[in-house]
Amino acid sequence: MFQGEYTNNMDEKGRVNIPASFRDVLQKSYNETSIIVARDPQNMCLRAYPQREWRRLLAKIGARPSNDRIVQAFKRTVISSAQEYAPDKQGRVLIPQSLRSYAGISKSAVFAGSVDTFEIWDATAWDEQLTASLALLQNQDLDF
Amino acid sequence: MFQGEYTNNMDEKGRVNIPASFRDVLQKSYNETSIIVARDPQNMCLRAYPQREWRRLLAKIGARPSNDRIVQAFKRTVISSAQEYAPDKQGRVLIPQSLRSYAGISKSAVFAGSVDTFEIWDATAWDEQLTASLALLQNQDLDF
DNA sequence: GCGCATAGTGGGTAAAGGTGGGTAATTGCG
DNA sequence: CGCAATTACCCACCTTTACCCACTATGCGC
Repeated sequence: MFQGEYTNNMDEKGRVNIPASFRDVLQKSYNETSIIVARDPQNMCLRAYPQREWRRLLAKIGARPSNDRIVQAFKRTVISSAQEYAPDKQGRVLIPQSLRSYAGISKSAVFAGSVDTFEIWDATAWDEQLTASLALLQNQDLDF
Repeated sequence: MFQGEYTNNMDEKGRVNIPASFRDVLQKSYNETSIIVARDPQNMCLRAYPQREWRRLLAKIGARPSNDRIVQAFKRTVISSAQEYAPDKQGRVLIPQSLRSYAGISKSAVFAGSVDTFEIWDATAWDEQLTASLALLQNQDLDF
């Protein structure tokens, strides 16, 4: 499973290195090499899926009535942006301009494991959302 | 079980020695050698879990609705930061920069046993929270 | 008090992970 | 159909991490 947090730099060509440990998980747990990258509709970040997980998501969508407004919106934002990327020999992928600007990634990118997918954030956006999340949890009664 | 308080120094490479007694507990009570280290969302410290305890935590999270805001925040802060570390031959682990800065650990680190997990604090932060905790207990009616 | 065992610290070296950049192939557009 | 811009692929470098060895400090038993 994808876990841990890594920071890698995007170069001038728009390439970023996928953390080696994530590539390992992809290889060993899924026996795949390429990933599907799409917008995350609820956060200003991108989400990367192994093919198997992506298919599971598609199946879930497919099970819903296709005239549902939420489903339509989801298709428009997420499905439309999704694309498969194969890392190059150095383990990097080229993130297209549209996705880059959606997530606001300029240079420093954070990869955050999220069990069966992982998120890609701009470093400063990540920090902000991290402090926000921490503040939310601060006064909570967590029983776990 | 993990108990007691130990202070060890982090070297320039970011490595700290896990107290031998904690490694013993890990070995004898859990039959494991590596630990999962993650942020503690409610304190400015890190928390180390034996795999078994970590799995228990994941199961608890998994049992909750995944669209719950608290659960999401928890995943972001804790799960994303979690990583497994195997101590080297000397019993040390390398704490990554992001976790180090979260806990504010510069040099001196305090390891505090907490039954089935243990906490890792910056020494001065530990002192502060210790006095705060003592002050809190001062006027309480403790029946234990 | 001395010596041994164990815990903790410092540092060198080889491998792996990550970064920068050049050139060939491809795409898209006039 | 040709040119410019983008993308794919490859090579080489640098930084970080993993692994190993040796040393120091501390505590315990004799």
